[in-house]
Amino acid sequence: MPELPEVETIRQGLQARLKGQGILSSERSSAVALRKPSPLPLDALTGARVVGIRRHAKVLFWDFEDGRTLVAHLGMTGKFLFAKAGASREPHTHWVVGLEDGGELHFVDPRRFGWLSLHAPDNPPQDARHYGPDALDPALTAADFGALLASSKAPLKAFLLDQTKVAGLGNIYACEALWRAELSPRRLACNTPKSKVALLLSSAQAVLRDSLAQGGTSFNDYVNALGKPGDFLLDLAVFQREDLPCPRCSALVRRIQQAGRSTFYCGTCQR
DNA sequence: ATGATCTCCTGAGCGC
DNA sequence: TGCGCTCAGGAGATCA
Repeated sequence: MPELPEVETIRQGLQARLKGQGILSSERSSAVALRKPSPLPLDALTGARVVGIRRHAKVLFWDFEDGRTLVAHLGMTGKFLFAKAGASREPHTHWVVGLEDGGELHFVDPRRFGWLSLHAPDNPPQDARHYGPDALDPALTAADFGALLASSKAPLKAFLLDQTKVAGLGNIYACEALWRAELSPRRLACNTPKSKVALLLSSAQAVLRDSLAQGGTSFNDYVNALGKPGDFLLDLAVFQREDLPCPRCSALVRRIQQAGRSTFYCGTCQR
């Protein structure tokens, strides 16, 4: 389940090998549809050259020399894998790119929650326009964050997951950020104590940075572009730790459902 | 307009 | 061993 740190780790891996590189072939290698249709067919990337790869929240933007942009969202189970030319393809491989350096890049996504959409220069992607500021954007101030909190009646957990408010947090990091800030996931965003606003923002950013420094959280399907899992899992305080002791107060971690998602928190020290 | 719920999809994990 | 059931969740669509 790639979230911001995983996607940034993947971006770095892609950027290191793809920047400036030409695409010799581009083949949509499965007939099944992804989450969203692409305005331009991916096959049209043959002959294109990568200028660089940007990230906003969990979305990757590949910029090409000719002004086109490829938007890539990994959804739940999407991954990019470098392979040798002609290498066997994993099941659910949807896109195969032949690279100038002789290798291949495969996009694999079993659950197909991800998408790839290629945009012409005069039809730039809209996908990130409704996203809020990236959670790690240095321009995002505690004052901005406080204003967003004040304007929402959603529970804090739902608020943090809402990409239109602040973008980049998923279920794992929302739970962990609330634990670090000692705030209950059930508290309404607009009822966040003023004294906690800056703490919640810095907690969210800290948990993302800590994870990023370790190459992302390793769960189920996540591997970086080299096929290597991250190792943040051991540092999680509450996520998927139901009935285990809270690292801070030793009360047992609870699990509840919010908006159809599991929330893990300590009912004793998160208020 | 806002928040809550439903939906898509496959594989892992579980109980019998 | 193997079948069938439940669950996981990002985010767009839909509902209240």
